[in-house]
Amino acid sequence: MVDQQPGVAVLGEQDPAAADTRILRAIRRIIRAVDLHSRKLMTGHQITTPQLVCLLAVSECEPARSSEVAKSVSLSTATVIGILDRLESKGLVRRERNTTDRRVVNLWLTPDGRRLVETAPSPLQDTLAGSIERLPTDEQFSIAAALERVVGLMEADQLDAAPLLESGPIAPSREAGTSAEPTKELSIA
Amino acid sequence: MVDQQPGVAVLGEQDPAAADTRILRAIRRIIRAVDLHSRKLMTGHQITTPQLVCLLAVSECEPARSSEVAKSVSLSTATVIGILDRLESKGLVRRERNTTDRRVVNLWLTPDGRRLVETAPSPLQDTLAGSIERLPTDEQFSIAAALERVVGLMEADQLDAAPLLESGPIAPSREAGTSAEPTKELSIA
DNA sequence: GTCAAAAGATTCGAGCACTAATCATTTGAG
DNA sequence: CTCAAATGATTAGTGCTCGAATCTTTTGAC
Repeated sequence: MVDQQPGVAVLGEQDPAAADTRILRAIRRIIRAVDLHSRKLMTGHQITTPQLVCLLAVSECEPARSSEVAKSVSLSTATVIGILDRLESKGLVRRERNTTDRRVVNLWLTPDGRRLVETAPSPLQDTLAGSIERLPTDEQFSIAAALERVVGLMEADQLDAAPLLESGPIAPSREAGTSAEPTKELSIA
Repeated sequence: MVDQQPGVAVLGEQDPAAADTRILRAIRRIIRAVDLHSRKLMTGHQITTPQLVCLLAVSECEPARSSEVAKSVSLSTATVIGILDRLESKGLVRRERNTTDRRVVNLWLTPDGRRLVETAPSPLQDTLAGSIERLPTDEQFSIAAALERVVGLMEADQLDAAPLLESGPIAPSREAGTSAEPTKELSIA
């Protein structure tokens, strides 16, 4: 049903080997695969990957704070709040205002939450983890190193490139509003 | 800042170097970095990465269909519809019912859309692409190969594991040793 | 003591992504 | 021809993700 041949179309680069294109494309497919995996987890176990990751984070520093959880799972606090809302409404975590500093909220596992953590369906990827474990060790490490290399590049990107990108040189011109409705909010330039 | 202990926090595995943990963690950070980059693109150029990718796909097979675009960018049609809505409201693409088969909708670039494609900020990652290009060629290829390896594992996962996952019992995968622990029932919710 | 700044949690608005359901149209079996 | 199935686009509903407000409480400078 879905695309079996995702390789051909999108990027017109005819460059035969184009490592960067391959890299970018692989990243997009990894993202998709992670998402699909999470949905499968959801239908099978009523919990998504992000929820499971946050649940585990709560269990590790048990009187946990939202901000701690966010930091430890590399997500924004806004995102984590939403996830915690859902975990709470499922009865897996409990929120409780800290009495000494009433700004902070303490997070606890409920008995159900604890039970789930104990029998948890493997940290993240389930069968992917198994597949990886079955690879030769040196390949495991080269994969890890390659991914971390990409992470490094991307996160450096975030820092260095920010000012450059801000005042982007990309503007597709668009003077003289020849087309129908020029004054959309797309006044690039 | 963030947890600089990639191994310790989220995943309980005590395996000394834990390549799989590193891999999984790196994947999550890559996903985040891609998202953050897209947001930066948005503030700088009024277009997000998914929108740009779809715009490029439209431009490649110009009387394009939604389903073609979806297939070529590896997203579901539902997702692409939403993206096309936004591209249309920005005046970058135009929709038009096909006259011979009125189920079909033809997609065209507007002049603005065409202009944006021509001056487009590199297919996906902008400065990331630059960073990658500056790496030694052999490293570029080893990164690409590693990512594709992961893609292969994950997409195989999707196919093989689906029936297994569907009906509940999960492979715990803890107990890294040999104990394949018979399926745990976790009846949450 | 007072009040501004900081810190922590949350809400708001927007975009992306999916599956499942729906609607319109075309095709094809009888 | 007729109507069910197939096809294509879309909507409905849920969840993840973010940055930018907002609200509450604490801290600290004066």
